[in-house]
Amino acid sequence: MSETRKPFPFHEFEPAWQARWDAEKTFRTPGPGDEGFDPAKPKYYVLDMFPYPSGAGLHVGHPEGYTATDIIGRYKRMNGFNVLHPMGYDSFGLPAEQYAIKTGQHPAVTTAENIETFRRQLKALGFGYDWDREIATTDPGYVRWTQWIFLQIYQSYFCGETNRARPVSELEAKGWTREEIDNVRLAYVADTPVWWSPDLGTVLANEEVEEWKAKGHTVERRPLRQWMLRITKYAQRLIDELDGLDWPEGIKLLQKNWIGRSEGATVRFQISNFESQIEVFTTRPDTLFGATYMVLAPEHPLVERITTEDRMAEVEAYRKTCATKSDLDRGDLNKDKTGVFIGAHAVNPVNGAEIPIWIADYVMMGYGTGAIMAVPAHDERDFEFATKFELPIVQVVQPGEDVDWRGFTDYGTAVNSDFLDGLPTSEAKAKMIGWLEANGKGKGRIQYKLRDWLFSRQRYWGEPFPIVWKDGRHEAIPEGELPLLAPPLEDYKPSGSPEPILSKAKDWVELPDGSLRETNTMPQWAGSCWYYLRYCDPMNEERFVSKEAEKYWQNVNLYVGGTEHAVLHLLYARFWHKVLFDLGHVSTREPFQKLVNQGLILGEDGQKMSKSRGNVVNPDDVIREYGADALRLYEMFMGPLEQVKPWQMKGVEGVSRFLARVWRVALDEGADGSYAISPKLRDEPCADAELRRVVHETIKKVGEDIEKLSFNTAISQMMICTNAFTQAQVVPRGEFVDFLKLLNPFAPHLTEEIHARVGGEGMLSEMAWPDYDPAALVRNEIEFIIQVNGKLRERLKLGRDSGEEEVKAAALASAKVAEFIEGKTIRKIVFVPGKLMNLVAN
RNA sequence: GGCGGCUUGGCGGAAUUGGUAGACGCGCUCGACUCAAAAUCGAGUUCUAACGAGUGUGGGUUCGAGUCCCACAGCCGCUACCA
Repeated sequence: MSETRKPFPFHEFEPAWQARWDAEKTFRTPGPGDEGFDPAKPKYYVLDMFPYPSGAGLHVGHPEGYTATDIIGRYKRMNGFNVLHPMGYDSFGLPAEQYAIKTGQHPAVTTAENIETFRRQLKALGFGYDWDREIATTDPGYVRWTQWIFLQIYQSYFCGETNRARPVSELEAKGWTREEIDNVRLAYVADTPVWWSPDLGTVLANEEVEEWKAKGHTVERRPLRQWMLRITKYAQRLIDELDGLDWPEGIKLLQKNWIGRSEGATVRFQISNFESQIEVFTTRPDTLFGATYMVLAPEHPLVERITTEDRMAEVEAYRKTCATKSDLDRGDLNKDKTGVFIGAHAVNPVNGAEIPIWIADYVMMGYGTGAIMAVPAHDERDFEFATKFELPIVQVVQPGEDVDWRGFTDYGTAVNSDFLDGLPTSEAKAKMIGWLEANGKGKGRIQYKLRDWLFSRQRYWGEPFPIVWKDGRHEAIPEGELPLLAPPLEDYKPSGSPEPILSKAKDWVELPDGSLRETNTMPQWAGSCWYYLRYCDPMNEERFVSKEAEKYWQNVNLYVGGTEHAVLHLLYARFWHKVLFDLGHVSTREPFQKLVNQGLILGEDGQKMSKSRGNVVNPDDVIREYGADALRLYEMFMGPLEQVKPWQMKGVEGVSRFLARVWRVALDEGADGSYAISPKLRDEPCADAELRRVVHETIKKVGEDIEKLSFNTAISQMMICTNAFTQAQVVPRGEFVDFLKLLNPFAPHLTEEIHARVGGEGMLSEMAWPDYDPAALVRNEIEFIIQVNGKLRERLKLGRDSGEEEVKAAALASAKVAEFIEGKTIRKIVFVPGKLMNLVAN
């Protein structure tokens, strides 16, 4: 293959500029206490979701968000902001370890290699990061503070009265026992049914299960002793405090749905012939009179105790089937409802009716109380179940006219419900809750879907817990011992048993005083929960971030990343941030003020990029062929940042041609391949009013569009401007250099190179953003649109200040207009000054 | 099933408060340059021979609707028996 000739020598100047930015630390950002810090400057913190350094290197999705933030960062810098725009690596985690096992190398080695690759690729794109702030979550200096934050969480509890986290030392002072305190810590140990993956050798958080199953790993339910974080205490605040954030509504909604708040009541049903009661949660206490049976989750602890002798065999058999079923089978919607009667009965507290108790796998142990009252008349699932097993269906809600009450689940009017009869549903609910509370049969309750966060993993490549076990109790290690690093291990492969990998390192686990180290490790989310804080002060050895740096930089003004983190990373990070806020370690309630999700880039075939489809575009190839500026510009020109859009190699060629046109405005190629300054480029004021108008319109639009993150339209305006320069006889230097400044955030290498070649001094990226002259935008003649009955019939060039009478006279004088109003009477005239006139005639 | 997003030429996409639909780019056509081609520069390009029609479909509001309202359809994403 012959080397294609480059239309401009990007392959020479791009690496040269990158080297210069590196050497001169052009994008170094001084913070409080640093040399060169100017506290008078406004700050702007623009953040990318840092990459997980996979073995595959960057894909084209990374530069999409990264270019967008780079443009914003450079633009804000030119507008006088002190811009924090850092980059780092989310380098712990399961995928890194899987990759290491696959390649037979230690994860520390592969991670270092992968980071090296990512760094090289990021630098080849010319991003204006402050590389002095680069961090990796695996750095011991970073691990130390991740563990320190964990200890803050561990040493705290959630105070219901003040609705915030407080140190447990306050409880100690109040005389709480060790045991009582352990029961309220925000980080606690619990034996709980968890998602265990034998082939990954670890448990997974609820949120992660789907992802790994999709990758072909098996996941099963299993009770294990695990570390949990009490995120549920923050459920309400995690919902409420979304309000002040400038996030896409869709993402807020996703978080709210994930947290899943529902209002209702708990109701206690007495079990006939037993002391025990069954507590259920319902969002429809108004339908209590319609409860004709009860259902317990198959795993419900009461089942063993209350099942009657004659039903025992069948119940046991059913429970066994449920236990072996993966939740995939269980979640299969097309499946029939199944369940068995356990022989026991309960008493409906509101009418004394004896109703049968069943178990069925459509009731989940993990939500509410793991038991329901079934109201088949007004719940789809109960209706289906009752129909199948021929259980009674009693109407208690009356829908509007012509609607069948069977299976009617909306709000209506209470019927067959004694003291609720005639009340609309919302009032009936309130009245029933009042009745339950007055009679001690239940109370109003708010229930969340959100579970506590399963925080421990059994794998090697993660932060060890800074915890030791003494006499069967957990205890924090002294802060001075941080970071606590994992011991070097030859064999870190999963064994298939739930025993954590670190337990193999006996010397590390067993301490001289007989205590044992915790052998679980933290999940990958731990590092990404606070990296945006560490960037503010990455070298600090005294604190996770200095008070001054935190105060100056927080919170993040703009955070750009993919939607895949809508409920995981973004929820966890908010939770940690709130704990740190409550404890006085950070000054803002929320970490990310504005969030933008970049849209997925699809392959050329309109399908998701994947190796198996063979439609993956490698950014390295694009840079080699067209240059980094062309890649950056293309990704911004494809369409709106937030939209899903397909890749088109022809489109890259298009923007590459545009960049070549910009180059040729200023530089002529000689016969020998060298470049000389174009004679069209003159050091004189702009005499061409039209050219000047286009330039100033471009200054205005590009600035406004960057603020709106509408990069594709900014680029199209710069194309218009370039076409005007190309066609002009004389290109005034002042206007051209202003144009280069506008293009600089998008195509930093090319613009700096042109500027230097035409003798410009200094770097464009360190200059001020140009202002536009409003006077230059004014046109003297405007094309007025003349409509007849709303349809365009004529265009008339008239003075820009033409009034209604003037335009009307001109319109009536037009032959085209006359044709359409002939024989008609003008009933009305709509006039939009400077724009159009509509003649309404019939 | 639920929730969210999307639907504009051959393609990616533009269109302030409702006011010229199709900016800009790709592709294509023609011309200039060239022995020729590429590259480049210039002209054209929604459909239709034309009258006209036209922003997924059907209705509505309005002097005027891609934009607002109602109903429906299709595609994509997330979620899934949450009581």
